[in-house]
Amino acid sequence: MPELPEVETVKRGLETALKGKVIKHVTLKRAGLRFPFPLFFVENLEGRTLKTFARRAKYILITFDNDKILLIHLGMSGKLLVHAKMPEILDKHDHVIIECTDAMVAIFNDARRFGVMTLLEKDEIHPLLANLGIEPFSDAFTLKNIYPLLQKAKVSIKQFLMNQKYISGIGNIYASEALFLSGIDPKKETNTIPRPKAEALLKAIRQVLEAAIKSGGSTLRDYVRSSGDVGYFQHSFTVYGRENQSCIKCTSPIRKMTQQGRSTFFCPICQK
DNA sequence: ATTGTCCCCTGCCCGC
DNA sequence: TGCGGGCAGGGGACAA
Repeated sequence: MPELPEVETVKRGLETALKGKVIKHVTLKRAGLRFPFPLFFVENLEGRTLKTFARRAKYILITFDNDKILLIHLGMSGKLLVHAKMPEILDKHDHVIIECTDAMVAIFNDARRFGVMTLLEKDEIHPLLANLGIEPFSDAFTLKNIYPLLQKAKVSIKQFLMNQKYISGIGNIYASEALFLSGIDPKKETNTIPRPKAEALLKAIRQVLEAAIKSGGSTLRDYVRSSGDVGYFQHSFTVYGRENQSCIKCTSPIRKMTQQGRSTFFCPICQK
């Protein structure tokens, strides 16, 4: 699923629904997701008040009244749905059930189990968070900071955008979209991108991510918001999933290629 | 220290 | 209809 806009949307939904609630009971339906759940995971969650909700890259961090932090990653197919009360029937991929004292229930569902749920201590630098790059909506997201990274990295710009250690939160969809918006060939080596193009790229990244958040993210198959509603930014895609359809700028056919095992969509005329 | 390949897992869609 | 292959919003673990 989920790139920055989807994770941000889920985070906001959880915050609205669960902030200040108290966890009454946690049920694990299996021993782990991508990693095993930590020791005493359930014991550490039960009785806690959910205080603050944050997002870093594609991770959601929920801090409790004892300062421990629940770290969540949705992987490819993870969903976190909030229900007013416990559903009658559970799905076979409902792995973690978090019941609050007011009967509200949050359920983590993840068919592919690439997701992560673990607990951090206050101020702990977890390995998963240790090497994350610049947040697209932070003050550090400037040409001054990012241009040197482009000059140093010896990879294609698509690969650069996908690598979370440079800029965090962009995945396969929004990488293609931002490169189209800024007119950059996804294969272009980062150190050959002129400053004005790099500047246009940064602007395009913020623009597309912001627009996607406003649309509640993009739903291709698995992704839903915590309310169960789908996102609708997929209707605004300019290139992603539009192979052989006509470019919105020049009408020539959009192409699809594979880079590092992932699909890239682009317009060979508009992106140089 | 980087960079490429493989792998984790399930579901869905396509072609035969 | 059934089955095999390929592909899917991610990213860690290796090998070179």
